[in-house]
Amino acid sequence: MKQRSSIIGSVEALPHRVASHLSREIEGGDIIPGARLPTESQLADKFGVSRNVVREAIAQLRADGMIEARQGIGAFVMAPEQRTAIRIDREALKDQRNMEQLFELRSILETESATLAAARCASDDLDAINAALDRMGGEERWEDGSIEADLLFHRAIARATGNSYIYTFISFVCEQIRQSIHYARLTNPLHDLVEVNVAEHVRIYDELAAHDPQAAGEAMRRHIEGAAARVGVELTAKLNRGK
Amino acid sequence: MKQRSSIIGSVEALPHRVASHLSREIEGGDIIPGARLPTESQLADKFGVSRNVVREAIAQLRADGMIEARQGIGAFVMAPEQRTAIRIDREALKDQRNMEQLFELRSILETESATLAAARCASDDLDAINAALDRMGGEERWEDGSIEADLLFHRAIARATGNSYIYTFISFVCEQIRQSIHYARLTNPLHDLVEVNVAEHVRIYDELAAHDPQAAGEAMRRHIEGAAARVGVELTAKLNRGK
DNA sequence: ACTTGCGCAGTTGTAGGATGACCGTATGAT
DNA sequence: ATCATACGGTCATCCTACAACTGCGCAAGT
Repeated sequence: MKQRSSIIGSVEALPHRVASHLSREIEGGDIIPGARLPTESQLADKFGVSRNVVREAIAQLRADGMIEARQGIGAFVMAPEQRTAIRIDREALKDQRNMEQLFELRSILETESATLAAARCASDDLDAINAALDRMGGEERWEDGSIEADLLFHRAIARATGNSYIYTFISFVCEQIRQSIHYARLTNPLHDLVEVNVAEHVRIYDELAAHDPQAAGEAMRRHIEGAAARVGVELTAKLNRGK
Repeated sequence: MKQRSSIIGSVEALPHRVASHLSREIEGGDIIPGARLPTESQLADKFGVSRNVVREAIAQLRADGMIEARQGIGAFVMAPEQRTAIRIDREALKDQRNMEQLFELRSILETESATLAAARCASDDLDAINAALDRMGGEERWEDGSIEADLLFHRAIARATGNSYIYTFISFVCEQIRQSIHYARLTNPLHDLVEVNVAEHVRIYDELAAHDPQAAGEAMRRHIEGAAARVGVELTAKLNRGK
C-alpha cells in the first residue's frame, strides 16, 4: 500500500506539498481567519495521503502560528498579524513588484545597518569586513564565490552593528533575494551573471573605517539601489532620507 | 499504551517540546552545522516519545531550514544563515539587552515606515490611521483595548507604505514585543499598565496628513524611543539619522 | 589488480489502524 | 427546568509495516 495517487504534483516531500497548498489557500483568502479547517481525515482523503502526512503539514503551519489546533474541536486559521514566524514565499518573488518591495525593505535595513556599524564597529569588525572584500576582489572570481563573498560582506557589516536581530533580518532578506536570483538565472540562462561592483563596496568600507555614519549609510543606500538595478529591479520611489 | 513517561516536562504539545529542545541544542552550538542528528528512532527513545512525534518536530525545524533530512542518510543541521524563516525566541526577550536590540530594529523599521507612508499615503489610508487613533483616545480606555488600537495604528501606517514586506516585518516585531510585555506584566503585576501616549500619535498623524516624510519619520522615531522608555528600555546609542 | 554489479543493513518517507484525551451536544433522570 | 450522563466527533499519540533511498562490502567477472 504505497504511493497512492495524489492530486498535487511535484518533487517535494508530501507534507511540504500539503502545507504549501493549505498555506496558499489561507494566504489567498479561501479560508478566512477564525474559520475551521476540515478534519485531518478529510484532508488526508482530499489530498490522497495518510493522516500522518497531514499532521506533519499542520505541524509546520502551527509552528508559524498560521493555524491553531485544539484537541477535540479542530484546527482554526489565525489572523495573519499574530504569526510567530516570518516566511517569504519564493514563488511570489517571481513577480517583479514583490521583488521591488523586498529590495526596498533591504535598502532600509542595510542603510541603517551601515549607519550603525560606522558608529560602533571595532577593529576586528573592520577586519572581517575587509576579509570579505578581499574575497570579492581576489582570485575567487567564479560567480558563486563572489556572490558568497558579497553576502559575507553585508553580513559582516550587520554583525558590526552589535544588534543580533538586525543581523538575522538582513541575513534572511539577503538570502531570499539571492536564492530567487539564482533560481531565475537557471530558468533564464541568458540573464547574465550578476557581477558585484567592487568599487561600491570599497567605498562603503572606507566610510565605515572613517566612522562616518552619515556617509556610510548613504554609500550603502546607493549600493543597494545599484544592486537592484543590476538585476533589473528599479527602486522608483526613492527613500527620502536626510541627505 | 498511552502517554508514557517523558524526559522534558511542560504543558505544551509533545512535538513542540521536542522541536524546542532540538532547536536549543542547535542554537546553543551543541550540534554544529553540517553534523548529523541521531536517527529518528534514537531521538524517539531519547525523549521517550514515538517516532511520529519526532517526525512532526523535525517537520517544523525542516520548514525553518534549520535542518535538512535526506532519505536513506539522515538529518543534518544547516548553517544559521540560510534559514527560510525568522523566529524570535520569546525567552531571549526576557533579557533586557535583547529587548533593547529589538526595539532598535523596530525603531528603524517604523521610522522609515512613517517616512514612506507620508510620501505615499492616500486618503483612505489616512482614514484607517485616524480610525485607530479614535479607538485609542475614545472610550476604549481599558488596557488591552488601547494597546490593540496602538498596534492597529502602527500597522495602518505600515500598510500605507504600500510595501507588504514592511507591513509583515513591522507587524511581526510589534507583536513579539507586545506579547513579551504582556507576559512580563503577568509575572510582575506591580509593573504598571502601559499607557499609550496619544499626543505623540496625533503628532505623527498630523505629519502624515501633511505629507511631510522627514517630519513624520522624526516624529515616529521619537515616539518609539518614548515607547521604549515607557517600558523601561533605553535606546542609549541613538540612531544617527540626518536631523 | 581493477571494475562492475548485487545485495544487505541502515535511514527516512508513507500508510494504516488503534487507543487515549478532550469537546460539544443530545439524552434522560430528577 | 436543571443537571448528570452518555455518545459521537476530533485531535494527540502510539505502534507496526512497508517502500524508497543511500552507502558499503562482497563476490563475480574482466
